[in-house]
Amino acid sequence: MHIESLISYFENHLPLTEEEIQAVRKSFSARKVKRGRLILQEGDVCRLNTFVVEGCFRMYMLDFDGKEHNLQFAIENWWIGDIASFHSGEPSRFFIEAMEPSTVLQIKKADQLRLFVDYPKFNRIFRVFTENELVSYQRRVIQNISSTAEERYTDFINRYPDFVNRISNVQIASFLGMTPEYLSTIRKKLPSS
Amino acid sequence: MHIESLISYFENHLPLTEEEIQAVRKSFSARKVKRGRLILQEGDVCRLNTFVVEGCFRMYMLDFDGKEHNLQFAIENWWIGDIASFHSGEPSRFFIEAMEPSTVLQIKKADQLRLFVDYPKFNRIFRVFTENELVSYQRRVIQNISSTAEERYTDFINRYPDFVNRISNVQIASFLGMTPEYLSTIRKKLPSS
DNA sequence: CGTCTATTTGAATGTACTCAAAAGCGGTGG
DNA sequence: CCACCGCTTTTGAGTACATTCAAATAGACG
Repeated sequence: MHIESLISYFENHLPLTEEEIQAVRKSFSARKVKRGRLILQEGDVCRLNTFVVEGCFRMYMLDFDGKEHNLQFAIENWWIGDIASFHSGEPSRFFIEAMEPSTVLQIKKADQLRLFVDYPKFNRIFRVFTENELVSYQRRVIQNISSTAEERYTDFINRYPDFVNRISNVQIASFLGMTPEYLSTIRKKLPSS
Repeated sequence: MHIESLISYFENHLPLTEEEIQAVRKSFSARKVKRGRLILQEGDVCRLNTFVVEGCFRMYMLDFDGKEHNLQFAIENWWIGDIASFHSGEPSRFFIEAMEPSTVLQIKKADQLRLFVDYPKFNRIFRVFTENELVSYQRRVIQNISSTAEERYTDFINRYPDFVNRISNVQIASFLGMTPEYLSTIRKKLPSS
């Protein structure tokens, strides 16, 4: 079952008791998502925290000109969701779209809070996740303010080689904050074409 | 005493018991920092989490060309530290400098972990802090990939009006990922000069 | 008043974007 | 098997945004 991949994911961080495992089983529910479908839309409240069992997602926003900007990708064993909306209960500014046929496990805010209260270990596990995610956003800000488009792209393909063969260059360019046309000229220049 | 400002800061988020307040008193120590002094240097492990009671700090990194890039500012009631280094124990890539004569409260990693174990409430409080910080970095990434320099600056002065009169434009430009010269031309154009 | 630093100005340059069009690349159906 | 469709990637010319470097100006402080 899909839930097993989440349990082993948790146990890579901290071993769980049988009771905690049962609590995880009860708290998450599995769901399939077709390619192209949205699991979150701008204006909706993000009521679910999502763990990707299989497939690939992107979280993006629209700017005033209607252009999309990818804030995050998520593949197997990644979490995705609008944390701001999830915790505040306010409408999200983001869309989350499946870029491949996908399977996810989702938990409601109330169930996640219950998990934290009943089993403090999860409080700690999720705190560490959030810290790690924070660090990766910090690195991205640093990159954006200190690197050229070419440096950002070469760093991306080194850091996320798994993404490169699954995600179109249009989406990668949007993630890196450049136009697809310019990404194309960068790729032409690079040796490892 | 300075610790009172930290206690009331915590209590703005969640009320504390007398026991928890005592634990906070024992866990943090106060320290004055002169203007221009570093409380963290590249290569050192960040062993302390820092709460700013009074004053102003910046956290920055040096790039290959020796240029500084500000990742974060912190004034009264903000936290500052290199989370990656603090949790991993690996050397930091950052410098943290006092831009004003400052007073801080600092806690060692071991004491913070003890606080989390002994009083789970802090686990939750710090998880929420980290989530909020994550959200603000997300917003910054979105801005960097979708906005012009002018938009980033006008958003900055609206979002952080307190910073504008305390922090030089050189430092603000570095935070926003543009040159001070270009920031100057932006400022000239803007109405509210 | 002189010194030190921060800010502004301007010219030349470079990085990245826009827009339009062409080329490549599966997949589908005739 | 080929032709056509939709989509992604590439190419190119012109332009805009932002940087570099050098120098002038303005402010703060002793």
